[in-house]
Amino acid sequence: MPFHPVPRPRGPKPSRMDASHLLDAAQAVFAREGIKAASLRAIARKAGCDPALIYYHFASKEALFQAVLERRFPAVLADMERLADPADGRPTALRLWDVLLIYRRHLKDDPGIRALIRGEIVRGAEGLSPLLADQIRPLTASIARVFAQGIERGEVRPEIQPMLATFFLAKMQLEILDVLPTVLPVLMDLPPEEAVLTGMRAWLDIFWRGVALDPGQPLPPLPAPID
Amino acid sequence: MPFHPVPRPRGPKPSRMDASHLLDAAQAVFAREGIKAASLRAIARKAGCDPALIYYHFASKEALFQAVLERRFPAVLADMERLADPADGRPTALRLWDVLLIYRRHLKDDPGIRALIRGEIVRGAEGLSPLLADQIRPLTASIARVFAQGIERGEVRPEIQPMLATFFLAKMQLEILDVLPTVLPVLMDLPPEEAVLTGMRAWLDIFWRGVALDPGQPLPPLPAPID
DNA sequence: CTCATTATTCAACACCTGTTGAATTAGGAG
DNA sequence: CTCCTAATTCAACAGGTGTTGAATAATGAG
Repeated sequence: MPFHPVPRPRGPKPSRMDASHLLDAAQAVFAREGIKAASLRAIARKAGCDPALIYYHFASKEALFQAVLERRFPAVLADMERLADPADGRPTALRLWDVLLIYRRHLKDDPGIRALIRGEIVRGAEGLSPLLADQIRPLTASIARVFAQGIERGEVRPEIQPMLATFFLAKMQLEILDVLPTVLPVLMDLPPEEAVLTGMRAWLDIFWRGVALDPGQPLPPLPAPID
Repeated sequence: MPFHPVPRPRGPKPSRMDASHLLDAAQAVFAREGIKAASLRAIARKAGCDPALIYYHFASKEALFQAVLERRFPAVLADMERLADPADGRPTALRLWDVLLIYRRHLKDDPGIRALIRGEIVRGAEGLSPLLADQIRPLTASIARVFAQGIERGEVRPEIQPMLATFFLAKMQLEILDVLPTVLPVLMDLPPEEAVLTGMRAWLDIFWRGVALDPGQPLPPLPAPID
């Protein structure tokens, strides 16, 4: 005998399923599964609605994903552009530490977006590649400006290429956020919640020495994050 | 009217489809698509046989993938272990350059395996995680030994943690292989085939300074790859 | 020559995917 | 109270997925 699930009532619910609620669910599932593996049915289940409702608010799965991105990126970019202000007279090493902290603050709990920034963009997901590129470009440009200013101020080796240095600094931070919490506790015995910060300090210690004009100078004390 | 494709003859072919031929095809498709997106039908199409044949040689898609890995890893590991031989008296900077070259030689043309080593292991692909971990562990251990030997020889700062340094060095090399060929030609104008080597040199230049006991000393000349 | 084994294909299964059109209902406007 | 519109669900489509059991042909052994 066929199984007849009780039909849920149609029409608007008392608690509106507005777009932002769908975006929350979508973000969570995209984060856990990655863009391709995340299914609309899983997202709908998480949001507590029917898959078809997603098509009422968004044109397609891809549009939904773009909306998730567009909600997330501006905050990161704003922080990064504030940091790149040439009026910021702090030592370059401290400003680079801030770059790491900004990434941490915004991306710590969202592996989905990290995976995207990381490379899921390159292959697959062709359609939204340009959109994402447009969002990432000003972000990396800001960081590169910090390096350029560091060279002008005589703190960074002049032969350093700002764009390449940005690539190294930021890419590694993404890897630190992604991998160290699961790997570092195994390698050294360390509580997982300290792994990321330990890794970040070790990373900047090496990177700054590699990039600084006077590597003998010790790193200034790096403040802990305030969040 | 229904389309009747001409039935291919059954039974063994004159040119045997042995397991290694299937592995070649599988490797190519896994490389291009990633493990989840690669379909058995696509692999079969590439190999020029029916999907069902794969199940004659391998128990499942996952077993097929494991077989691809098992065929590939030993060569990388052998190279890396030879490099970590304590009898190797070359300067540590040169040996680290060799680490990058070994990765390049083996993984340059296989984004699939890179994605795996990189992180596809952590989430997803649960089943083969332990197997893969067993293959990766001795690999990173070898690199860590080079750092430890460098410390003993007074070339590397004693406060460097070999495991963390290994993580930084190797992870970044994977990113360089993955991303720079498409990104660097856009950022700086550079022929794509030079992107990887340019990135590798810039990376070791920064990394070695960050890790060396005497960072004033310039890098020894880094030989070009011989392949 | 005969026969068993091995390598291969076919056709189907059950399930999952993104997407759509029609049916329904709740809430607000008049 | 009535009607319209906005929000929601249902049922289905066409296509893709991993997998399997049976049918078939080539090969090699006796």
